[in-house]
Amino acid sequence: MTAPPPRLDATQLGAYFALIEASSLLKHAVEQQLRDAGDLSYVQFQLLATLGDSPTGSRRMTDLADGVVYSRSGLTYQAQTLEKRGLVTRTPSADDERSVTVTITEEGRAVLAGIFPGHVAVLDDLLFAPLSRSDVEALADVLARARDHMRRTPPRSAEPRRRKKTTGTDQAP
Amino acid sequence: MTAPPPRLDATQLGAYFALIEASSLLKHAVEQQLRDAGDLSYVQFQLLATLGDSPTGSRRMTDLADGVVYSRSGLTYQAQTLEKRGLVTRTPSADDERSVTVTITEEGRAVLAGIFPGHVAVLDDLLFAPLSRSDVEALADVLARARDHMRRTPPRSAEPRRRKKTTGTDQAP
DNA sequence: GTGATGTGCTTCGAAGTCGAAGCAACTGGA
DNA sequence: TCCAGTTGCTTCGACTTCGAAGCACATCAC
Repeated sequence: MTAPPPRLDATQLGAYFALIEASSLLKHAVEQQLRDAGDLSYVQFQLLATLGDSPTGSRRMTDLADGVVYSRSGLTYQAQTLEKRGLVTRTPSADDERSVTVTITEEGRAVLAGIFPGHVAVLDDLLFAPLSRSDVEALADVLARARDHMRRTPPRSAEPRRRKKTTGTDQAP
Repeated sequence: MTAPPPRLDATQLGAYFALIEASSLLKHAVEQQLRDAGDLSYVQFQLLATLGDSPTGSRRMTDLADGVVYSRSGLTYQAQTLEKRGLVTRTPSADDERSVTVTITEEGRAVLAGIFPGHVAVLDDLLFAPLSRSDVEALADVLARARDHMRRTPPRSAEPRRRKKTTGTDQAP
């Protein structure tokens, strides 16, 4: 009953904590700015930005949810909110009746454009100010690899729709 | 006033998105493990871990909230929850009657110990697997600097109630 | 076709989260 | 001492978030 072997050394632990803390701090700061500048929550901004980034300005609900790492039901809620405000439209897909296509409106783009400068300013002040060019490059490189790995390794949504049971943590008779 | 020049290049944008995405994905995965292993939310785990890390096993509410980047009211709620489960105790401070000292209990430490191995395993699999030793070192270094900078730079909410008149831009030490 | 199963989205209920307001204790200057 | 301003925490109300359950369409094997 001695301590189990923790396979993390001090550097790893430091990286982990720094990652969580830095992203939390940054997110809070950005959230504040978004609230002030365009009365958007962070998720809403992410959604608009994702849509704005798309060539067509639209995405399917599910893809949007995956993109911003968000629950489907939560996305339904936010999409409704954004639709009420006229920043996106939701239309049934042509090829698949079940599917809903979300599209950013002109007004949505306008809000996005209005927010963006301040958004960038916050990032500059808080995230990039103390970092050199090569710091940023290293950060982008390492985190992109980590992200891609995590995307590839379905941690939680291995089975989005819980199958009855396939593995035997507890085995049925 | 035409569009102000966005001062972010592609690399910076990539670093920003990768940071948000990676931390989101990681947090979700960890959340899942915490739920399964010890029925704790991420915040609750952070709180216990912070307390467990303290030499005395205790902290003031406010310091705790600052440590995990959390609202005070939210902390009150979580502290009550943890107290009900017997994982922490809350006692008025000796020197300041307003202040509440939160202390981790033996049971709290036990829960923490039970969770830790699985927690580490998730980190290994998802975050560290695709990264080299020097990657992790770079990550820890860069993010630690960013975090420290953000901690030092009160974003925009520096004064929730404080009415300081220090002209938002004074940097002169 | 037809039924079984999978997929896309929404609804529902419960829990978590935040900011503002409020209470009580501390502080410093007159 | 007194009192106004500050600080530490909690309460309150409104909103957000999630997972599970549910509905409707799609797809596949036969």
